[in-house]
Amino acid sequence: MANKSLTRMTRQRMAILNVLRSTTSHPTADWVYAHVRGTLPKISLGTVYRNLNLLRDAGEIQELTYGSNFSRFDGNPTEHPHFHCTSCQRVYDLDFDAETELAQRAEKISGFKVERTRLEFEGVCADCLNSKKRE
Amino acid sequence: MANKSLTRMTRQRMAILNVLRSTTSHPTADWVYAHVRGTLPKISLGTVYRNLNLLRDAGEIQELTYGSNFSRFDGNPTEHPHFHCTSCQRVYDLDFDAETELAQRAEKISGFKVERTRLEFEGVCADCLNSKKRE
DNA sequence: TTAGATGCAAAGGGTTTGCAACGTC
DNA sequence: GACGTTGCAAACCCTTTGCATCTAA
Repeated sequence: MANKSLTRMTRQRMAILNVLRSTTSHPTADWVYAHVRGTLPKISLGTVYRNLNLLRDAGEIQELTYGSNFSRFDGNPTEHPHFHCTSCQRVYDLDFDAETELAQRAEKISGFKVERTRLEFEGVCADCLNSKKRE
Repeated sequence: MANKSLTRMTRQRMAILNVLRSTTSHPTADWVYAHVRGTLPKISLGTVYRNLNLLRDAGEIQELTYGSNFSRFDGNPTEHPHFHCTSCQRVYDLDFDAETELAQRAEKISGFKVERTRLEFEGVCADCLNSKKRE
């Protein structure tokens, strides 16, 4: 899981990790910033962002985005799984239906009302797998 | 699926929809803008954004983002489903494991290498369901 | 000692919005 | 004719980055 290792453990990094470990609220960077300032009033937003990215790269935390912070659009409005290639950045449609069953399972477990199910895969597509072989 | 209806069908809206319907590349707003300019050179980026949002709200297309265009972070780096409440915006962890099986299924179908699986639900959480009842 | 981290502030980049003119129904 | 839509440009807002200073190992 850990892809890159963190060489130094600074007070700032520790504080950010502590804040994240002590909540299940899936906070934004700004929320983390606000809360870390409780113990480190002089920390900067830039430091928060840098550490969030480093911690994510190290596999210590996960970032909830769809690959990037900008949108992609799909002309097909029906639910279907997507595959996002981390090498060429293409997004593929996958042709299998799991959403209905997953939604039912989620509703049963949580008691919530599911209105939309999203299944996304990340990895390397066939094209990129092949070009890596040739290298 | 269609929540809001589109009252007027302008040339711009039609062109944007055509571009989206004629590709499976899951383009960005900017890509759509560039391609629509082939037929409507004077269209503005603002119009593209406005129409993408309207078409999404009408259920004609879907937007691939994680609810918003900014990140949320999870102190738990292991794969697990999330539930995003569209009413209170909270993000919940869901406690069931489907990712491993789904990843295998996706690999079998696509021939791609899956490195990460993401399962996200959108809907209304128990708290919000209850407060709606009381209204 | 020194490579990596921080604070600060400015820059970046995708997205939204105010407004007057325009076009669809 | 009325009201939604467009073009344009400025504003927004989250995130990144340059630089001098500091600090963990």
